[in-house]
Amino acid sequence: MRILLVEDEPTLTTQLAESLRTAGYALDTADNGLDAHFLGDSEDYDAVILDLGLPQMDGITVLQKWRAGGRAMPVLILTARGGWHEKVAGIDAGADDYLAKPFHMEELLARLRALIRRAGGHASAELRCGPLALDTRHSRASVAGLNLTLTSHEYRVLAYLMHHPDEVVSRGTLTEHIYAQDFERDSNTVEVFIARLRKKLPPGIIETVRGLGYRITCPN
Amino acid sequence: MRILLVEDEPTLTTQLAESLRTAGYALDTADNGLDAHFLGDSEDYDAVILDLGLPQMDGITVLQKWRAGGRAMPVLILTARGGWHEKVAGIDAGADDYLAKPFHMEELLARLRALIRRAGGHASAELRCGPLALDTRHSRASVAGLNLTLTSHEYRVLAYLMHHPDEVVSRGTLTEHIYAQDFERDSNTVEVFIARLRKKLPPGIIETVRGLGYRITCPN
DNA sequence: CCTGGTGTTCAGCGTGCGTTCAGCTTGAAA
DNA sequence: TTTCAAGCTGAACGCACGCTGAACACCAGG
Repeated sequence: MRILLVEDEPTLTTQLAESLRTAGYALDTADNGLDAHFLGDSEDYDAVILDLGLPQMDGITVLQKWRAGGRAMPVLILTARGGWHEKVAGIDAGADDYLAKPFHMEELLARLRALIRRAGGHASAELRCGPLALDTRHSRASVAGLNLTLTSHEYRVLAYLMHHPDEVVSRGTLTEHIYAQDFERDSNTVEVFIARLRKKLPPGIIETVRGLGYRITCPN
Repeated sequence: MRILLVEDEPTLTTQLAESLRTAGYALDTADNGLDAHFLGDSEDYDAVILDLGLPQMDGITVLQKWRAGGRAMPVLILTARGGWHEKVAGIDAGADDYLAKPFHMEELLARLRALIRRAGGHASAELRCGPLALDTRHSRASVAGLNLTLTSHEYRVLAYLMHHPDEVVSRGTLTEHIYAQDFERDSNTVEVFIARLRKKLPPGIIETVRGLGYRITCPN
């Protein structure tokens, strides 16, 4: 899952970035409104964390521009404590959730997970696909109840696929959502992860659609 | 489905071409107004993507000439952002849809699908024909609810037939719409695809009209 | 310093898919 | 019925795509 963090205060940014990266997200950052607007408009994020007080362009404005341009990714707004009108403005501008500063990292992570889940139309924190289950809360996958031991990137690939069931996901899309901005092409790492995943999963769960990508199909 | 892309900016052209081809379209390209006019006038496209700022002949003019000559294929115009008068001019000239640059590939693909669908008089993204259903969004076919596994070209043949139900489609027309410009005659590939499709479909869906071509008949 | 675990690269292999072809079947016309 | 053209289909082939085992690089912890 790839996330954009928009925050201008450096110390908070580094803290958040640290936590988000160790939580397994591919993270891009922006510290001003213009960069934020550009990134959110041109890249494909699974969620955005947006502070409101930004140099060069206000957070609300950035969000409005995204929405006006048809960008629909979930956006979580960071507001000052008791910033009552900010919340209202944020909701009007198309925010999906907000969190008052200061906050606990745990809560931010939980809300993020929920946002990403709901964006895919999933209600529960646990995604299922036949015998395969994905516990997004603890970043664990299990087959028929028993836990798998996946490496960080194996989990990311599987998670993205399970968030988009019955959908062909191209290798390009996968790399985009697994790595941050500086991802490289001309590499078959995704194929390797798929191969390693297939060894740990029941056969036939991840199917290859030749020339297009991979698909996980759920018998629901 | 065969598409004509008219765009003079090389980098954008290659990007678009790449995406359109992997999306399964047979693609021809033109980078100036004259070629565009000639191709659109002499070949049979299921849709055209038309940029307006072109060398040698303006996009609007090209479109007007096509329409004046009775060509009715759906045309999607690419306009500059906020090009308000361009939109109006485009509509007057007979455009079916327009998209402001910069745009997201996903949106272009969605609009294209919609155009092709509507050109055949179909309202929904899912075409049905008895027990047979075609999900144009995910490029998938199913019989009585369960998915078929079709190869890329098998799907293209079936898709074209289902977009033209109760209509006899000649082998020539099929090859034209399945392959790009450089298609070859003296080949029975279409027959082979038809044969392979018939093995995967309920019997009797694709009927042969001797000397003319194939027809898919729907009990609607 | 070493060691175990993870991500990346690469080369060789297997195979799916498009194409071709040859032989067979079907249908129409005389 | 015979004859011929049109269409069907099983088999084979070659290429390119994807798979995979193994080596290498990198980092963290001991």
